Amino acid sequence: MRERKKRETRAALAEAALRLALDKGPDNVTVEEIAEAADVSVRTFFNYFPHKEHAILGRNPEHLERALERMRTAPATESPLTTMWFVVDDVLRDLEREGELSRRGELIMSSPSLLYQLMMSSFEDERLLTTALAERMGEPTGSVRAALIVSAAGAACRVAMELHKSAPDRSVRDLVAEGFHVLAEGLDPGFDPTVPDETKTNHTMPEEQEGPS
Amino acid sequence: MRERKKRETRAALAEAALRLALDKGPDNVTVEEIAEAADVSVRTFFNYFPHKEHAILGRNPEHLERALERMRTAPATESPLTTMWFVVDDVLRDLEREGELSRRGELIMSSPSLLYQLMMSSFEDERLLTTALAERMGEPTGSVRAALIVSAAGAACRVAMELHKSAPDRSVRDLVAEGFHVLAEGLDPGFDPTVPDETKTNHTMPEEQEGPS
DNA sequence: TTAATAGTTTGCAGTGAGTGCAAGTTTGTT
DNA sequence: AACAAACTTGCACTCACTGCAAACTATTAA
Repeated sequence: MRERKKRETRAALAEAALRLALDKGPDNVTVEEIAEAADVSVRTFFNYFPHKEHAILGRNPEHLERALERMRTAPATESPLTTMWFVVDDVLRDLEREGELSRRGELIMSSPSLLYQLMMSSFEDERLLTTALAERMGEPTGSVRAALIVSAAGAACRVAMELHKSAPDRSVRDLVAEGFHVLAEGLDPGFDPTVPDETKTNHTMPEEQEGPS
Repeated sequence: MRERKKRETRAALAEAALRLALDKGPDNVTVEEIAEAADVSVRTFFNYFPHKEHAILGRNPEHLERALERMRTAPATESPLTTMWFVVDDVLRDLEREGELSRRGELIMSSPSLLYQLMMSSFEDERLLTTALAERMGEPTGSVRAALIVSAAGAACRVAMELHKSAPDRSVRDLVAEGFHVLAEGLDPGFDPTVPDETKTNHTMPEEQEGPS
């Protein structure tokens, strides 16, 4: 069938992309090489992936679907972050099983363009997950908490991958789990953004430079 | 002097880039146009910025320096997230003052490539801030909490920018402030990743798909 | 003023990403 | 076998980005 062949081609391209990227460094691989290694034309490569990075990331579209499904069907008694945890855990288990986590993890964290791309595609996911979570929580779209749960979870994953690089003895899942616990219980009980000297005592606090700086 | 002229050229390029991006959409602007608008050659453009996105973002290098300084000199009594807040607030105030926040904010959030690029450069910053914060907290490099404080703060900023788009009545700073409070107090008091049916009752919880999926 | 010099700008040539189009090939259906 | 839909491919093209060497300009020394 066509379906199978397409899946094979896709897999072959992703596999070739990953292998070559690990070999020569992600920035020294050309699409031409990847296509050649998978025995298709360059043009065909772009029929499957919008760009090189996407092929190297080799994301499994199934994961997002499962995640959304899990989110929608979560038992009412389950707290939001807990649901989020199960969603993430599902993906992590899969990746561990496939041995992809260690194979791709470091590669991604060591390459800015890959990391960008991962984030990029994650953002799209985060948006969908946020919507699903807000709905599930019965909060309005635009809920800060729902959005924060999802994106902080993403942050925890990234932090875990980063830390795992320098401390390989702790598994990514372990680090993620710790991150979730910290997030759940509060990042900082002593948080108090009151400005001592100012006239107003309103809750005006400083931010990082995620905004354009 | 040469210094002044370089600063002027840089500013002219950034200004032209932003104006054109707002006009025609970030993806429909070519470097050629930007260079032309700033009266320099294309080649010169690339002497100033590594890519188009960087010019549109037009980040102010001063912000990172001030942030790191603030972090290093924070009073010992100030809790970590509070320090983080002041750091972020400093940048936000600056951007609001310059009117840049509204001008660039939406643009960035509406363009994947810009968002990627912003994250990209933010990651570098986050790394530096994390190191500084861990040191300040007296925690080892590799502290999950320190890393999470920084990257969750980044997440809060992004969420705020995103939500501000659909709810322009709430200022970005306000939304960020709310995010920080939520983070400080805990995302989810009911968090409990225990798997009911499993033999082990260890703290194994599911993750999002920030990892390569 | 003039001459040497160091920093900047620019043109040119080239690689590689990514896209649209039209022609060719494969696969599934009647 | 005939036909249509889906898929692949080559081609031509635009644009991002880089290295190199020539040209220019401000600074400094003589």
